Amino acid sequence: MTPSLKGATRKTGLRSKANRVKRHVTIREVAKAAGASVSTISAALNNSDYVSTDMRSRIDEAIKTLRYFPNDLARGLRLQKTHSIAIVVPDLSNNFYIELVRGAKDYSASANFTVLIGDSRESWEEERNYLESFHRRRVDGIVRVPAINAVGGKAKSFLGNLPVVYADRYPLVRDPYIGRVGVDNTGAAESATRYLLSLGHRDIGIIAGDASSGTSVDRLQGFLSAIRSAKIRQDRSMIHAGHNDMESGHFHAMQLLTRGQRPTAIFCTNNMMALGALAAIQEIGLACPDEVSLLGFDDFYWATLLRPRLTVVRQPAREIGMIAARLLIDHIEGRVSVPTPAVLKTQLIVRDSCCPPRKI
Amino acid sequence: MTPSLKGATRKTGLRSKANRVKRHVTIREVAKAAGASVSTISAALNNSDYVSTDMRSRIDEAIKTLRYFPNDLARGLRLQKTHSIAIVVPDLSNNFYIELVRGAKDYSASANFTVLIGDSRESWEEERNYLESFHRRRVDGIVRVPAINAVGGKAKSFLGNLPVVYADRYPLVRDPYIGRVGVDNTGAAESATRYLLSLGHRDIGIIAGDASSGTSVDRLQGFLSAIRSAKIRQDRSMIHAGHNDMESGHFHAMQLLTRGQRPTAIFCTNNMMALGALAAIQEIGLACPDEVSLLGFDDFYWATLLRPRLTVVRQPAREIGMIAARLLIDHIEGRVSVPTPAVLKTQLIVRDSCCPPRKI
DNA sequence: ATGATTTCCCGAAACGTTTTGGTTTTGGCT
DNA sequence: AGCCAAAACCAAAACGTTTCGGGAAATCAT
Repeated sequence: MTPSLKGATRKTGLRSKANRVKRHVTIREVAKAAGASVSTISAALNNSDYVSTDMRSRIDEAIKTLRYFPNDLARGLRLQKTHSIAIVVPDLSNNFYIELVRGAKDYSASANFTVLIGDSRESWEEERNYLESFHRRRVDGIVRVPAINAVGGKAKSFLGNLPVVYADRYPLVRDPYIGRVGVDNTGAAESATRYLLSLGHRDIGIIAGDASSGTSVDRLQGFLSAIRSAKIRQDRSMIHAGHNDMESGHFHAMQLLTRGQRPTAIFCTNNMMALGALAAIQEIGLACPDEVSLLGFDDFYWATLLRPRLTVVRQPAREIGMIAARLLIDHIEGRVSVPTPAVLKTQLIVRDSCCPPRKI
Repeated sequence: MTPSLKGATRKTGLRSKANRVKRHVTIREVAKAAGASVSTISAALNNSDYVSTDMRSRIDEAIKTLRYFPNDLARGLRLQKTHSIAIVVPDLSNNFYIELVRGAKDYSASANFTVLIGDSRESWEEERNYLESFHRRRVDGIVRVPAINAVGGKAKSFLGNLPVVYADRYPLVRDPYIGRVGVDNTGAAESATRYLLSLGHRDIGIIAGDASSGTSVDRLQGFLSAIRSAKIRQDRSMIHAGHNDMESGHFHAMQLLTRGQRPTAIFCTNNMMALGALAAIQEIGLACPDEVSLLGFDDFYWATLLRPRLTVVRQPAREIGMIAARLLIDHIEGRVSVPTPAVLKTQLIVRDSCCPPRKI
């Protein structure tokens, strides 16, 4: 017997007897049914090359009756690209990110890209899993909104050299990226607190995000700069760092509101913390806005259902997602664009949760 | 020259000159670096088979320094399974589905499965795209919450014979499925409206979902059966069919509340429609619950932030997701389970949005 | 020593596509 | 009829894994 048994029938273990799990129909069976070769089917599918009209109709026929669906694994393997991107966001229960994801998905769909969604729940652990999983799936790129406690500079090792564009948040210690899109956080925060100042507030508390997030520190900077230019003594105890979730919003609002000299207004740098703060205010039994004004960051569809209706600075979540996807896909397809961060406009939506402070 | 040039060097067009896009590192390069064969690397990766400890450490070394990440496309292709499932839900901005998805994802993770998320936005078109896309990606199974206007019996042709389990909703004209999990919708709706009856309400409006959804008709049936057994004349005009979104909740509540004889209570069979109804109530300027009580279906984390705090029947969203994933994965792995629909318990969460009707 | 095991490793086929570089067929011109 | 370009088709080589069936080397039992 020859040592290597070249070309003999060799079971590969997959098609063993009972194991036959009703396999998917392949392009080869379509070829057989249509009386054509595999390459012709492929040509027909990617409607390129010549394929005569009657051959094409025979092929379509076969595809229909056999219920053939291309195998994207094989396709991606051969093509060395999957025509898909991933987006990982820190909190899907935050409507801001839903809108962002939808924007990304809508743009991608229009460009014939598929998008995979990751929800890290503000955990670097989970985010890491998603990044690695998407990498192994060989998505063509990633739009990333890092978790609040994501370790800067660490993502690269999970991503190889996948192109990533940052949306909304960006890391301070930066992983390399090919694009970045968000708003002018500093400016938005500054003008928002100027609005509070213009109402007459002098004791303003802020609940900002974690200092490891560039976005958070930008917003805090904007706040501080407005305070400074109003020549107000800057009280360190008015500055709290939360974790962008309801709990920490609640916790820090409690801290702020149960001290001797409580602020007449609170500025929360994201919507979740604003909700937590609102809960705290309601719990304590303070009247909002009469006894304490509340200003949030990020709008959401049910903000007007709250009493008081929340005043917020609105970011164009959907657009951020769309532009992030566009940047990424442009890069993937070789259309190089200018690598300057895209910065979109914010808008202060004045509703009922802020009013002049009560005279004492 | 021989006609077919057997075995000659033939460029495949992917590794042409400038086209070399920094390819991913493969198992073969790891093999070279570790001085081993490809099959040994594979054995080490799937830590099966024999591989000596020093060989293993050489391999680990190589993997680390080369930053090797397995290619799941190739893996899935060879293995004929991807160890991943998909979940497609109708509305990610509805927190109920976020919880459901998270439940599914958490269970799957514990079983070493990956989950892909689809958000059909209540559109059969979109859902169809997702189903097909997931099918082409060769996920091992799907948990499906059909869009409200999904055409029953049509999904099969997009899914081949992928196992699907239905969660929350299920189709009336049924596509085949291997499992189903939800709550006792009829019973839950019945006891919820009995609660309204017990408060003294006699004129109760209901905003139910579309009649093409089994879940919706079940809830409506529960409502009707409670009404009947209270010997109340059943007023057809009190029964509205919405689309499970805020707009239709708003619209139908408007209809109900601006007629001559308006209901003293409204029961909405999902949370989005309840929100829409609340918006309508606020818009009209009616006092809730004093002038009109509001009862919702599905709890959500900010229901207590509303004024009045919403009374709802709560479904265990997370558990539904977990069990759906479990059913599916059990099936995939060949652990056959009883095919009886899993039905979980609901709970009436009494808060402030329902009170006895005002005496006239 | 000699077999018989066990341990460790390897070659090659297969998974389902796309693409390259052909070959064959068709039809239009002389 | 003969020729030639264009049109239509095809075989086979990848893409990166896993697994099967061996083998060589080491260890053990006789």
